[in-house]
Amino acid sequence: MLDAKFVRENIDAVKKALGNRGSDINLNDFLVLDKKRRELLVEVEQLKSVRNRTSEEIGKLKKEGKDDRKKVLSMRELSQKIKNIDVKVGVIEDKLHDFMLDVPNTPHPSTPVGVNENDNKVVRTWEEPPKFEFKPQAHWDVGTNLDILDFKRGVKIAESRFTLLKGNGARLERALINFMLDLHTGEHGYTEVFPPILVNAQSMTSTGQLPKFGAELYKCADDDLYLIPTAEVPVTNIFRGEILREKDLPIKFSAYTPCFRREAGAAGKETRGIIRQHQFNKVEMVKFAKPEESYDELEKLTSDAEEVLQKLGLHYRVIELCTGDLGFSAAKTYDLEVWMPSYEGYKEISSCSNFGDFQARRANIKYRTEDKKVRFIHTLNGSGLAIGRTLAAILENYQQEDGSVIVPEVLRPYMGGIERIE
RNA sequence: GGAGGGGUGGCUGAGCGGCUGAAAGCGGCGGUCUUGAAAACCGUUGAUGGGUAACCAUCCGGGGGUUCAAAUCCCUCCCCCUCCGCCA
Repeated sequence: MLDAKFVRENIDAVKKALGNRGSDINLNDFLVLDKKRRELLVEVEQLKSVRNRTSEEIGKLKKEGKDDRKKVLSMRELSQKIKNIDVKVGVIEDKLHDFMLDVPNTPHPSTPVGVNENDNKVVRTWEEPPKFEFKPQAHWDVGTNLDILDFKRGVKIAESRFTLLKGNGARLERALINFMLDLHTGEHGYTEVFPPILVNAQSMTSTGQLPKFGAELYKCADDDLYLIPTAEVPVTNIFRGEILREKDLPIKFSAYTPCFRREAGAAGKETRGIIRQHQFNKVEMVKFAKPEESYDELEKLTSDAEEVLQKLGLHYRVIELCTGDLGFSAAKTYDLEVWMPSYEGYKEISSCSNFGDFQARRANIKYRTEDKKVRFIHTLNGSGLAIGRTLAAILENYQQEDGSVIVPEVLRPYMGGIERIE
């Protein structure tokens, strides 16, 4: 959520920033409501001031055993008037709040201006794609032939975009989760958390999934609970409504959770393989940082995610998203894209973002500075990494001509020492 | 799910119609003392909104009601605790 006061006072800059990300939101509606709200507030607060003073007088008179019938009667009228205006203010404030919940974040000035993903910028590339003496297969063929991915039965059990992992496939999934968590907690200083996977509407609103993107979420029929689309939701909400201490910052959490997405807008897209599933595992990193440090923290967060790919020996590149491709809540985002031999291209495997104070305003997360000022905190998060896509990348990049797959060295301790899946 | 008890500032906890945004203690901050620290003592210490400002308004789990006036009374929802039931 943007700061209403800031929007009011910097209307042209905000309009331009939102225009850069292709938003068609009309801020003039906001300005009109905002003005009306302040006018009514001034009026009603004056009336309340009168009411407070007069009530005090009535109280004093009562104590002296006197009573002023006339005063009480006129106060009854005044109170009714106050109530009426308060209702009007309430309606306007609800409208303003609903409106602001639908306004996306303004991009950070360093985010390159652009229309869509074609305008994204390649920041750096790590190593080279592997060379094959044969035609590499797609991961779904590699996995099916090894009998570690079972697409048919996944669909039978649930529906399309669900996959059954078997044997060393299931174990590789688990190995990746443990490897990533151990790396982030052991070497990058994150605290491991395991949050609820079902969350309430308030939590979804705080991080920006609701109200705008409800169609992407699985909702429980009989309870006001949603399956999380990412650990970002429960982990960011850990501190909802709290004031943190400056000396504790930055606070860094890493969490493994399953993630659930309806993929409502992705009909027919990437239906083969395990790239786009309704249920997938992910290890997530979440940070709470001081505003003046949050962009440095984003660089570190991104390199924490990169290190996972480096240790796994997977070729990748880092993309800086342009304004037009930025997510709803993000001010700046780096995507990590891993090399996928079967289609000789890159596939997004991690997204690392700084949300500035956008989520903190929605979630009311603040911190107290050393000089006792209370300010909104900055929130960040990034995948470290998406497990399913990492597994797909390993099957493709480490496949051998005989159909077997070499297990990357760092994973072997997690795989009972085996060097190859065959 | 049933019965009872309770939700007050960073924490513990008093208040149960007006003088209470809220006692007291702890914690935090500043100071005195000390070579320094601790202890002791003194002072100070909530948030949000509106206003150029003086200042004003709002907030005692959420929402609604009664009243000239609500942290205090009533209704309702949520949450926590204890006991019973059920259960991985």
